[in-house]
Amino acid sequence: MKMNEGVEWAMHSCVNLSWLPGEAVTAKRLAAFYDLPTAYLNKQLQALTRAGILSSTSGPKGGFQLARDPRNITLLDILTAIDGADDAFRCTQILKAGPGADPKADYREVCLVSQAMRAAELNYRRELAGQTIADIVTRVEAQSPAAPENTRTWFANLKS
Amino acid sequence: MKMNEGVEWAMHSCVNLSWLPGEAVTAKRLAAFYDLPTAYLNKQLQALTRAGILSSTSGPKGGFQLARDPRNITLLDILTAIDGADDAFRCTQILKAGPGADPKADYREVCLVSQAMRAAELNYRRELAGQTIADIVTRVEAQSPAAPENTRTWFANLKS
DNA sequence: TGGTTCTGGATATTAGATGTCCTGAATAGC
DNA sequence: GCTATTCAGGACATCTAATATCCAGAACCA
Ligand code: SF4
Ligand code: SF4
Repeated sequence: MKMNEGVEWAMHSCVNLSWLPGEAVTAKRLAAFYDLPTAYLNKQLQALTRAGILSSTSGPKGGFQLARDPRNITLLDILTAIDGADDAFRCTQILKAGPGADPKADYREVCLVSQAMRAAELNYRRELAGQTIADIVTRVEAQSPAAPENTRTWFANLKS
Repeated sequence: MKMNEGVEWAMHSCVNLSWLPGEAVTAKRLAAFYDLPTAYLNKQLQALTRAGILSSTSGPKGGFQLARDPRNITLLDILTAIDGADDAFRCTQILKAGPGADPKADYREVCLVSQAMRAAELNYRRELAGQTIADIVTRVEAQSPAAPENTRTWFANLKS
């Protein structure tokens, strides 16, 4: 049960972008911040854009920025944009291969193992849906008040 | 974010074994029930055995059976036995590659993104820890009272 | 003793995650 | 218009982990 690494990159990139409002930041600069492979991070940023979390502009002076208020971007939004909406527990409906199976039944609904696992996972997603980028940012600033300014100057001083 | 398929096999096998108490069931028979690859299912059963969930006996008349009361086997027990105890969200501590990093800090504790993700996952595991095989069995029997007897006769009639 | 079954390591196969590259379209500045 | 920059996205290459098979050894029963 492993999650795409890009989820973590995406969350941190969103936090950083929240400290650079209205400014288009290129994928190269975002990647440089954590020393990530540019082209690959770019793919994750594209996914965030398709999901309406970021907005992008081409050309010189182009780049990515948050498409909406950080209070309106949940951790679940980012997770599903990068990692998809599929459940970790895959009900392969093996009961259909078993004896006494009813081919017409949807065992995802009927089977109680499936129900238990899906309920737990639904809860997990609900919890992530209750956490926004703004919440994270607020807590980061409470913990290290210099973080926003440090990030801004770091991006300002980055050349090339 | 995908979970090992064996988790599902293991859970269903435990349910079936709870209807065959005191009886050693071979991996081949358990696999036949859902038409699963015998050797591979056997590996999952071995893992359950190492985790103390099943007990195994070699030789003719050998096989697997539940090692303890189904009320004392949680879904989390099975998940960790098959899929390991690692979190889905892997904190690769990318902050260490970032500016202003403190190499001595454990960012899994400090970082608030990591905290949020791990808290949600902890909740997920706690929920699974609150569900036992006995709970599932009880609900299955309430839904289809014939299930235990059907399973028993199926295993009894299975030849080879 | 012989046949059955679990144990665990070695190995093969496949799918998916990770990473790179290249072409094309959009855009800003000249 | 021309050029340089950047995103968009498809095509690939690589690497890792899940899935699956096989076999030699140990345990066990009759
Ligand atoms: S979890 Fe339930 S529905 Fe899914 S395959 Fe297993 S028995 Fe069928
Ligand atoms: S989640 Fe937090 S601790 Fe983990 S790598 Fe990202 S910043 Fe570091």
